[in-house]
Amino acid sequence: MPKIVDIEQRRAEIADAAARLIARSGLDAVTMREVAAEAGWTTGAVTHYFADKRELLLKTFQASLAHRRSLRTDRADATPLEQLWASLEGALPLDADRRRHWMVTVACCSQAVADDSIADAQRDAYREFAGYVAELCVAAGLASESEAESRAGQLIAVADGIAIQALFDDRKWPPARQRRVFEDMLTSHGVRRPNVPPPGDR
Amino acid sequence: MPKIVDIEQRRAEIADAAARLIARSGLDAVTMREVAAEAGWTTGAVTHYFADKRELLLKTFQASLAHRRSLRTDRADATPLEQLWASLEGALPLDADRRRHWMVTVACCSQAVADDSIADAQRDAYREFAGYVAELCVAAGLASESEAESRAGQLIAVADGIAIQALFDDRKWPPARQRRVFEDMLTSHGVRRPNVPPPGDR
Amino acid sequence: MPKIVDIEQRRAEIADAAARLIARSGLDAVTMREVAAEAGWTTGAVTHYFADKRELLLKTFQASLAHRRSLRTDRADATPLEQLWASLEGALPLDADRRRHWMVTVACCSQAVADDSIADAQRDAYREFAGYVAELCVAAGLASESEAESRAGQLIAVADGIAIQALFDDRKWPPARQRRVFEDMLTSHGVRRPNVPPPGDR
Amino acid sequence: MPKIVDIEQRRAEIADAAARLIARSGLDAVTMREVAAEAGWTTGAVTHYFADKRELLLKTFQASLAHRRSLRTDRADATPLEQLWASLEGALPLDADRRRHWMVTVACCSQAVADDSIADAQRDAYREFAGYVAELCVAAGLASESEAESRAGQLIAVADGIAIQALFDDRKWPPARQRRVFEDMLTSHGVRRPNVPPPGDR
DNA sequence: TATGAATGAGCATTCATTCAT
DNA sequence: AATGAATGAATGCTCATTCAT
Repeated sequence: MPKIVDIEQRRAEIADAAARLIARSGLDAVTMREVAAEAGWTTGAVTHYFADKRELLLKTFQASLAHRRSLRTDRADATPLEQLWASLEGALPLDADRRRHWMVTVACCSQAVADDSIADAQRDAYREFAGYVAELCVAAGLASESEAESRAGQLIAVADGIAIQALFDDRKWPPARQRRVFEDMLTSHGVRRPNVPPPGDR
Repeated sequence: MPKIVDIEQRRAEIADAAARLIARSGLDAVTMREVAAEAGWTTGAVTHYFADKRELLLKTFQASLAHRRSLRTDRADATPLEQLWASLEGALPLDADRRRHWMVTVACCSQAVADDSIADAQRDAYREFAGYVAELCVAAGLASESEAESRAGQLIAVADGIAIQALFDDRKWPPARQRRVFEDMLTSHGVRRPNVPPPGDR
Repeated sequence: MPKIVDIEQRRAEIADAAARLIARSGLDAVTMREVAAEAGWTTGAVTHYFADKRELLLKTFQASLAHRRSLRTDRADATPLEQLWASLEGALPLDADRRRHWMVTVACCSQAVADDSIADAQRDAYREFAGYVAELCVAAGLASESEAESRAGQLIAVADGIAIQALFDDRKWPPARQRRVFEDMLTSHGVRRPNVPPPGDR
Repeated sequence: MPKIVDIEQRRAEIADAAARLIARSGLDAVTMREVAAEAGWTTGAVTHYFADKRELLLKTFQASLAHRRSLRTDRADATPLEQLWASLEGALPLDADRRRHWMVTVACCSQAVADDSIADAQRDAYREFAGYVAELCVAAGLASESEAESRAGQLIAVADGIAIQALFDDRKWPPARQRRVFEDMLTSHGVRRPNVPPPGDR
């Protein structure tokens, strides 16, 4: 009997190597050879787990989005306000890991125009996040059902707006400034910080 | 007498063709051949005006940034508040032209990690914009000198946050929603819409 | 007790799958993977029974030649003339099976230039057939010993010449026309059809 | 102004290199790199003149067929019988050139199953030849209009049948034997050799 | 100035082959 | 006996770049 391999885990390893490459050297540097080398395999192994580069890129993006989502799901025991705050603040590129996955998101945004499945993944992830934030807004008493979607759009805009600037100019936007501006803006929008420690910078 | 050619204008034409290509088909589709075809020239002509592809991409990005800046400088006779509002709202991807140049900005963001001159251009343009907004905040009486930079960061975050969401999911973010959310958020931040018509959608 | 496998039968099965593939999709389509899939095995099984692809191809060709030969050996009780006629007419691509093995023969002809063992198999099979036909010519009283080889070359040329045209343009050369032209030509060469039914089209 | 190149001639040169390669080393040896090396160019040059390998192969085959046809058209001043004899005898692999182009024909036959345009070219060339031979049969008084097609099929079968055996076993089928058997068979079919020298062996 | 022929490195991908299980 | 994971060389092809004209 042949060696049994956890295919999904192998795919995840390779996709993670691709994500590191995107963040470190840009989308152009993501060649099958480079991904293989980064993952510690040969090109043949990469093509063994992915039919083609397009599939690898899609998986890389999906895994990155899934990773960003997983950062919020582990706070299920918190209050709605705490979850809301943590989700939004956690969307900022506060550490190397978050920054890396923001880079993947942005790189794929410019790829989305040429690949419908990437565009779909991008849009679906955003809608899922918007729906999640909207629900929390209602649960936290910050918005009625009818206002929730609009409210979610605003709060996500705050996080994304800070994130984009931090990606463009990380010197001017260290984590501390990101957090301070985030808190100021949320306060302006009538959301007060709950009494829990912020997510660590890891 | 040799034919006189306006070198800078030729470069601008080619860079504009490249920008259209980025927005329409993604960064990968930007090959020298494709750019030449889009601009109505041959590859030889493109290499005649640009030493290499890197220089073409840099020029494309710089031209795109310059274009975005030019959208605000033609309102020199307006009040500071009017200029502020127009500059920020004008940063939204409200029409095809603005959307195209946002796509270039995002594409180059993911390229910046591999090319320092692009990273520099990106950062410089953002700092210039932030400084411009900060000045207007002071002139409009919205912030003291010391608060201005912080204030600018917040207002730009609003515009960029809306823009990013509109880029990810244009169906959910038609121009009307972008404007409405923009106005709501600026109001929350203590900035009231001046009595002038917004920039046209062109 | 280990499972007992008839190695030769397994090799024959795999070679037959390869022959089907050659006839259906061309020599290029014959990859180890495809052959394995066609035979209902995995690539590992194929390499288990054949040292390498070259050996597989050689076996495929040899099996195809052996199959063509077997079509004539089952008429040992017929008269020499009947055997002669049946052997030559049976060499025509009158049905799917014969057509398939003609395709293998032709494909291997173009491979023979790169592989001596295939060239040898090709030549040996032809010489064996020519010798067989020559013997029957003598036995049927159509030629003296000294004329036999020349006569065999002529009669085989008739069959092969029709076959080649039928392979190139099967629409214009349905089985009925092949048979009619074959009979006309053999008559011109002084060979009259024996009173037995021709081989079925299967 | 750039260097002006005769594109069709360049394509013909490259196709001829491919034909030599097919005849010398088989279809598998025909890689873009090998063709380029054989033609004295680089791979880039080959892809400059052919969109892809399929197009190169098709052109190679078409050029080979055109070459075989050109061998008969230069006898327009001969009698119909002379033309007929020369065309058929000229179809035999009597010299290196004819043998090479027979190899191309056979190689492409096995490729035809995977490529419709090659199958079409093959079939069209054969029908054209058959039509040409049929016309000459009528002109030479060897057949009535209604018998002509059938007669052409027979005479071509003679040539092709000898050719196939000569390709399979060139040792046993030197040019002299090919010619002798050809003449014997044509005589049996009621066609007598005209009083002209046969085509040279070149 | 502008062309497009030509280059050759680099890419994604295919594939025969090996081998631990 | 049979599997399928893994290899890495080779392939078709793309592309930025060079350069003679």
